Amino acid sequence: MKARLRINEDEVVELAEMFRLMSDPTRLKIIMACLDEPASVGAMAERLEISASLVSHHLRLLRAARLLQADRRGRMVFYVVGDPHIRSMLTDMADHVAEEVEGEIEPG
Amino acid sequence: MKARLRINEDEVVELAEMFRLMSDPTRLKIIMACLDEPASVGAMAERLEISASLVSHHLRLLRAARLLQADRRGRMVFYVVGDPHIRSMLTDMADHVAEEVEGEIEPG
DNA sequence: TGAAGACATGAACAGCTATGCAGCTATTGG
DNA sequence: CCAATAGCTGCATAGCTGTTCATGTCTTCA
Repeated sequence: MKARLRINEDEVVELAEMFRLMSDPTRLKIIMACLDEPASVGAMAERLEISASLVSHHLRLLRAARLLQADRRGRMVFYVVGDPHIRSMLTDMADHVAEEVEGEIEPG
Repeated sequence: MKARLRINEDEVVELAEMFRLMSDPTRLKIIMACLDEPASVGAMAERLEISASLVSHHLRLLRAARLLQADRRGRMVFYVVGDPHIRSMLTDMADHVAEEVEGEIEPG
């Protein structure tokens, strides 16, 4: 099967919107932090070294787009990537970018 | 092996930049038009009903990021998605968005 | 050579967006 | 009730970006 990748206008816009949410480094870091296991707002803020306010601002968008799912536990709210498809795509792309270096390998 | 999807700062930025290029509907349409087979600038402009100038502007970014490869034939220039990984990812995501309609979740 | 076709590019502009600051709500525990 | 903790949100703003218009470059053909 070859060319069944024709998608209509609305679908392109929807897909673009998805990519847009992943197109900001800060936001992408937040998403990646919720890949493996749920992460709280405070934990992300601390780990990424940004304000909790900024994390919340981004989470608002990600929540609205159903890209992350919120789960309140006590006074903390945990976020996780809900869609398995998105999750595997991100894992895949992360690997892709990590392997793509091919020439400059930095120790770390 | 489980959580090896830790990618560093630079890689996140690079990945975000990739997504950024796919985050504009017009630009995404251009990319999708180059998925199966090379497409000329004029052909894309006509098919997408936008000016050739605008197509060129977008192609400039996509070319610079090595997301599309240019191939001049006569006075026409054909563009195609070079990276197989990106191509399959896009095909996959397009399918995902197209199928997503049937299984919609309702916020409870 | 000159003209026309196919792209590329530079400048300018309107609209968008990521971020910081301040104040807000919600939950837990006295 | 009050205080503390964790997170959310409105507003302002500096910086970015997609688009148009005009012009420039490269290629083919007469």
